Amino acid sequence: MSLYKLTPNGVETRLFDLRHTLESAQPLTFFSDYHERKGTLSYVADKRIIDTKFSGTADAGRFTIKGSALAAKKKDILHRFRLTDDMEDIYSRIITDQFMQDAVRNYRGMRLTINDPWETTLCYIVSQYNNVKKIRGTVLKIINRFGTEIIEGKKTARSFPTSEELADATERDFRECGAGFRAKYLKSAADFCTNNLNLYKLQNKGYAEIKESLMEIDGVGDKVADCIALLGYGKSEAFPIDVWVKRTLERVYFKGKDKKIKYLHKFAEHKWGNDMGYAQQYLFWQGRQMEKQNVRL
DNA sequence: ACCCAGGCGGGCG
DNA sequence: CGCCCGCATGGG
Repeated sequence: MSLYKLTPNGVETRLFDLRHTLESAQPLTFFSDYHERKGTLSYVADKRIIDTKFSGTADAGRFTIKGSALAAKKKDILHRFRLTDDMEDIYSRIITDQFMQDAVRNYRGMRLTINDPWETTLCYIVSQYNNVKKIRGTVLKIINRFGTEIIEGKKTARSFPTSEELADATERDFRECGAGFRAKYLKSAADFCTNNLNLYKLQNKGYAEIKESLMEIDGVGDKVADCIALLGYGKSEAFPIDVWVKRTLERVYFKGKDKKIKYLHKFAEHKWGNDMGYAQQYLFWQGRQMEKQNVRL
């Protein structure tokens, strides 16, 4: 069976769950127009509104797309939700134990997403020492203040402001959006990515080179660079370790003993190889949801 | 009230 | 190098 299928007005999917994918704290920004009940999702890509409805199951579903430029929109959906990935194949490699099996059972069809590199950079600078709800709020405020309005048919939306469009944004502006001490990083990142580092020229580079370039941005360290490599460039060999992933790894595999980030990186690389990015997403979400439900691991 | 959040840069030993 | 600290802010 094929991994996906293009139809005249949409895309048929296999092993894809839209809700888990959108809810699992990935960027973040097109949450604003997702209605789980109706299955509708609209988001902005390339200054166009992609207005869709998703129906069906995680095993066999379909996106139906409204409006014009269908070919480009289908292509965006395929890329953004990584529908060309062979999930059966990936699952066969990341289900290494009971915990991972449970994670995949609970969130079967959850995909990594690929987002605009600058958008991803900004989101994850905001993410440092922060929580998901507030990250989302801050990013949405930045979009509302600095994004350009887009109208397509009856729909209106705001595009994510480019680094150039943020040239006049001040540290104070970012603070007013709730960025706190990260405001100075956002200011300098917008400047740096406009004048010194073209994020879009990194798209065909390898993981190591991308990460090294990203870490030249003030406010982007090891973890944030991994997030951008994974969710902005689709580099599945990135393995961002945040507090949730660290805790979960330590509890599941090391009896709760404290381990260094570097050690955990090597552990993950050895265990999940080039699929470690996917393993990370399932670890992150399963660990976080279980802790929220107060389940002892 | 207190603690924590998809960490980072800087300073110190 | 590795370790430790402060950091804005809002929600539990």
